[in-house]
Amino acid sequence: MTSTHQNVSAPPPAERKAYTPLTAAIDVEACFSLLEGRWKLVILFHLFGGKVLRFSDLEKCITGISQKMLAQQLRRLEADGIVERTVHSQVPPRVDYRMTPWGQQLCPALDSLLKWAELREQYSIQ
Amino acid sequence: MTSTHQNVSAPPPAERKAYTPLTAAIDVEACFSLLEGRWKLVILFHLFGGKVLRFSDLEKCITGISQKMLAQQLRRLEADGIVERTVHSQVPPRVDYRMTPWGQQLCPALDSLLKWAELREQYSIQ
DNA sequence: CAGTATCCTTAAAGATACTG
DNA sequence: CAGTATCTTTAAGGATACTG
Repeated sequence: MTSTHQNVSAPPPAERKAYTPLTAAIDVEACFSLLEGRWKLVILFHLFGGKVLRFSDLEKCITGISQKMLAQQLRRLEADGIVERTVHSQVPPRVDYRMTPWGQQLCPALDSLLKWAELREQYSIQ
Repeated sequence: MTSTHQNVSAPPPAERKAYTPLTAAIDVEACFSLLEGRWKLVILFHLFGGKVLRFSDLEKCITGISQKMLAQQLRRLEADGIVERTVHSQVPPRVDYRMTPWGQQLCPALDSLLKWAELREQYSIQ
């Protein structure tokens, strides 16, 4: 045991990348472009927490989405490593979707955006 | 003093809003729409940390931006309460921009997105 | 200096129909 | 069930010129 009170198996030094205004903006924009499709966020919030849903489940719980858009957004989320797609070879076909481990980590990041939005009221009390 | 070990001047209970997948998605999308203009993020990252810049300063430090786009994005950021605009009545005109207190709070939220992006490598080591 | 005003281009999304 | 394929609409952004 070390002499500190810290967790013995503390994570590595957590060296952060260095950013300029430009590179920070570029990297945040990259995140946005991963997430900003018309239906991506609803899809993600339905999958957060380890949920596994079929194409038809998503179709049912997201009102207003078309098959074209659902498929398109899922393809992009999959290509970007945020969502995982599993095809079960059977008839009729069964395909389901879940978050990747990295995708799941999005949750706290989006939550801090929500916290920021909630903060607005406190600053707008005139 | 209370019988707990908590900080005496602890912040209010911090009751969080309750979200469904749909409302969470809507609220995050609202954040995105505040931030997703073509040049907004570069502008913000140049203003973070209390910096105060003139229109022409921003024009100089953001390569490629046109006056039209700079003015447009600034107008929206101002209308959304993220940036503050001050007009000094003098000739030639002098206008400067800074973050609002609420806008400044964006910094940690965007930082957690950057952290998420940095995480990607750790998960993609195959 | 700090902007507007116009015109043009182009991607994203919607509607709809079809299929292994 | 789980998708594609087409066609059309629309809004964001770029280029360029002008102004109090």
